Amino acid sequence: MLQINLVRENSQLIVDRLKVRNFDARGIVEKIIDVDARRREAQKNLDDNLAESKSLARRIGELYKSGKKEEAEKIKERTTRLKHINKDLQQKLEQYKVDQEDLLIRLPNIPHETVTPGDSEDDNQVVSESGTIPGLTDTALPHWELAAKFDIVDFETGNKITGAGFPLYKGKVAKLQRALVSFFLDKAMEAGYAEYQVPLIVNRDSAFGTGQLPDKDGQMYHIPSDNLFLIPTSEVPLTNIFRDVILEERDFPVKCTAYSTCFRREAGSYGKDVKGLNRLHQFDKVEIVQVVKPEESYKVLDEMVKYVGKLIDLLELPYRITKLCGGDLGFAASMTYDMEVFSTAQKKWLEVSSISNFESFQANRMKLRYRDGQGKINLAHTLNGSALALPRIIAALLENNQTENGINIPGVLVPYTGFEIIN
RNA sequence: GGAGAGAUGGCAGAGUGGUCGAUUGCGGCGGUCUUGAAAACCGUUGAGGUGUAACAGCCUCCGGGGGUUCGAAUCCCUCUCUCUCCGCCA
Repeated sequence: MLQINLVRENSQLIVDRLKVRNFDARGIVEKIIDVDARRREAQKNLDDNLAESKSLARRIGELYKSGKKEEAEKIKERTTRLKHINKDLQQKLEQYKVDQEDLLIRLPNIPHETVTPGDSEDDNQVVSESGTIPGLTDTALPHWELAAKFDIVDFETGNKITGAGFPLYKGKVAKLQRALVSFFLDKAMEAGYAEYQVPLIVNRDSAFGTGQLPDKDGQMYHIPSDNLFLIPTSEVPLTNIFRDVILEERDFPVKCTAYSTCFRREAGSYGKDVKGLNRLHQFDKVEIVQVVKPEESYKVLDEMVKYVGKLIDLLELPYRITKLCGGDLGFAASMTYDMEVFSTAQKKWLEVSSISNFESFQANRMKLRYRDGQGKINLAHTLNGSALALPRIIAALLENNQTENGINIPGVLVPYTGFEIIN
C-alpha cells in the first residue's frame, strides 16, 4: 500500500510510474485525493467539537461539585446537541477512512525507475546467463518420464490421494528433497539468516500484510470454518513476524529464513505449464527475507540475487537472471529478479526463484517501522526471495544429469543424500 | 469438547464514573559521581491523526465492535484471544 502523503503530494509521479505497469491510476488517484480532503475536513471538525465537549463536560463536573446544579443543566443542553452532531461526523469520518483505504489498496507498488515497460514475461530483460547447458542425446527424457522410469515421483498415486498437482515423492527423490532443504538452510545460516519454523496457516491480517489479500484472493487455499489461509510461501509468516513492530537501528539488518511447504491453487493454469513438476499445488521451498533501512534496500537486493546465484552454481545448474518488466511485476514489488534454471530435456527455462524489493509497500500495510538516529519513526523496507523452490530444481537436476547409468547427484549434495546416483 | 479466570504503555503491575494517556517498579535513553565500569542519585522515555516553515496547540487510542452518561480504562452488551482445571490426543 502506498502512503497517503505520497499520493497527496506526488500524484503525477504515481500516475506516470504506474504506466510502466500498464496500470492507469488516474481515476483512482483523483478519487483518493478527493476523499482524503473530505476525510481531513471531517477530522478537523470532529476534533474541534470533541475539544469543546470535553471542556464543557469537565465544567459540568466542577459545577456539580460546587452545587451549582442549574448552571450545569444549562450547559448540558449544548453538550447533548454536540453529541448528536459528533455522532454524525464520526460516521462520516469512518466512511471516508474506509473509502480511502479501499482505494489505496487498489494501487500497486510503484516500479523502481530502472524498471522498463512491457506487457509480459517476453519483455523481461535477461541480465546474465551462467553455467553450461549440457549436450544431451536425442533420447534424453523429460523429468516426468525419468520419474516413471526410476519410480521416484508417483503422479498417479498423488492424484488418487488428493488430485492433480500433489505428487508423491518416493525413495531417492524423497531423500533428495530432504537433502536440498538441509543444504539450503545450512547455506542460509552461513550467510547470516536466522532460521525459523513458521505456521503454514495464517490469518487474514497476515495475508493482507504481505499483499496476498485482496489482490491474490483466489490463489490461496482458504479454510472457511476458521477463516484461515494455507500459505502460498513462507514469505507470509516470515515477514509478518514484524507486523506492528517498531525496530531500532541496531536491529538491522534483519535476515531470516524458513523452510516450508507452500500451497497454491494456481487457478487458471493449464497445458504444458503444469506438466510434471513444473507447476504444483503443493511444493517445498526455502525462503529468505530481509528487513532493512530504506537507503540500503537495493544494495541488499543485489546481495540476495548474488546469494541465490551462488546456490545454483553450487548445484551446477545452468541458469539465467532476468529483470522483470513493468507488466510482469507483482502487485507489491518495486523491482524483481527471476532466477531460471535450464531444464535441458524440456528445453525450457524454469523459474526457481523470484527475488523482490517491496520497498515500503508491505511495511506500510503491516506497520513495520523503525526508529532512526533522530528518533523519528519511518517505514522499513522488506525484501524476499526463494532460496530455493524445490520441484523445478529437481526437474532440472533429473533432466540435466541423466546418463546411461542413471542420474548423477551434484557433489555438494552427496553428503546430504548419502548416494551419488539415482538408478 | 466442558467449567472458570483474564486482556491496561517494551515488560511487570495499580487503577470501579470527572484534568487518567493513565500511580509505581523494571527495562531503555541522557546526566551526576568514577581513571573506567557497577552501585547510588537526578532527569527523560507510547503510537496515530490533525495542524505548523518548524515549534505549540487540538483530537483519538487502556484486546475488537456497539451501548449507557454531560463525562468511561472504569458500568452494560457482544465478539475475539489468552490462561487455569477436566476430557480427548500426536
